[in-house]
Amino acid sequence: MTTAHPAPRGTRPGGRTARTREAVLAAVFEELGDGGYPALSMEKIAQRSGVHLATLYRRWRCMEGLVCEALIDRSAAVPLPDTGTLPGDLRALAHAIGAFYGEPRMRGLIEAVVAAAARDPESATVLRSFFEDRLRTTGQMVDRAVARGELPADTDAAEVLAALGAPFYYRILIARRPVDRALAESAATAVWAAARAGAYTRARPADD
Amino acid sequence: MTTAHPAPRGTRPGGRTARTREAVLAAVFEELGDGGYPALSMEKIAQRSGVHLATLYRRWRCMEGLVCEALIDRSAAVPLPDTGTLPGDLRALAHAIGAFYGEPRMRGLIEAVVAAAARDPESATVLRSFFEDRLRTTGQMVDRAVARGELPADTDAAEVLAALGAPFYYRILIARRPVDRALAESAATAVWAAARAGAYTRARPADD
DNA sequence: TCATTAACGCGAGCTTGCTCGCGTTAATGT
DNA sequence: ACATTAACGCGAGCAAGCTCGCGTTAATGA
Repeated sequence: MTTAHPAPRGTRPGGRTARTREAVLAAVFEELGDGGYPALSMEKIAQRSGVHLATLYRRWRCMEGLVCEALIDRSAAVPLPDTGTLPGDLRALAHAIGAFYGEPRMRGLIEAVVAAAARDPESATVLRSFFEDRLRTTGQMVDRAVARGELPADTDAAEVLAALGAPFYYRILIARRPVDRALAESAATAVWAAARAGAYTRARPADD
Repeated sequence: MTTAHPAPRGTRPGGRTARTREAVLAAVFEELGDGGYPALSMEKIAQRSGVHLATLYRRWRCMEGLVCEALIDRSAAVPLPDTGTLPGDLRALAHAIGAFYGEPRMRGLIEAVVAAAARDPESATVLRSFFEDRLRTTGQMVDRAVARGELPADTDAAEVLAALGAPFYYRILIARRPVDRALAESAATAVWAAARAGAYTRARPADD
């Protein structure tokens, strides 16, 4: 979804451009390793990557744009499970997410990205559509479960997966404590129970 | 928990100090009204409050410290429900949180605070202990429910309330869509179902 | 292979964010 | 009431963040 653009007229995505892109995104990630987001700066990214400061600002406009692209780049790693049952799929995905954010650098990156979205509206819309897209993609496993009769027919797939992810972001951004395997386990069982109880159906009973 | 300090020796919390504090915190909140967090700056806060820029930096060190105090100040408004049953309490609290963050200025404030924690370690520890404290306080309603036999005996009260809050922060910070009453309803029913299923017990069955 | 022109390197310089020292105001103890 | 000294107002000035113009390098199409 991120790559494979039709290469707009009058642009040069190959060769040098791609190399500097890789160098810069890698530098962002490494830089998050020592010092985390508080220590991150365009200056340091420029130094580590060997790409000039002015180039960073020209291509990414600001640090916000840069960290957003870095997150989208890395997120391609998390796969979509298909174990045959929804609780199995939820559990597998939860542990994949847990492993993903267990990495300190990824934790730093998601912090950076949320801070970026808060400060820069353009980054906010980029991330909004990115997460929407991911919910749509991973939502397939819920749709399969509904087809198998594991869940109510009017279950909102996106809501289920938002509920699966929510505890991780709460842990990282609000509670600010480590992401461990127990969290993944808890998230998976909680969502499974809640979904079966109809907490994520589109038409819920009472309104007040 | 925030007020009622024993007034440390050689300090003057009364009169002028208190007035400027009120003026500044109010200015932060109002400033978040037009423009939100992206438009927030120490300069503007100084102008609106009539307090000099240097004073802001002296008392709060940086904008991070300022928004943290603003959040803590405002959060005193959310009460602890006691309806007699846990699902009732969860529902009441969920809707209170929903109303709280439905306000655009509060939404801007929580964004500001998370961004502050990401960038400034000192603010991060302040917020960490603040949210810990809130989980302990609101956890009482879960403890009561356990005493009534509504939930498993080894249920972790803090985990239950973290799970109740998580969807709101996900909605605000990640999905970036409006906080509505449906979200509160969904969160309450989901947590109730999950807690009954034992998703938040301290000793969970399988580990892998 | 060669012309065209994105994309980049470089450094001067502007802007914004923040600090510091000094004089003034007003809260607090006696 | 009066002396003491937090807390604040003020403006100069430093530093970090960011921009801009120009010359250079290398990707792309013919």
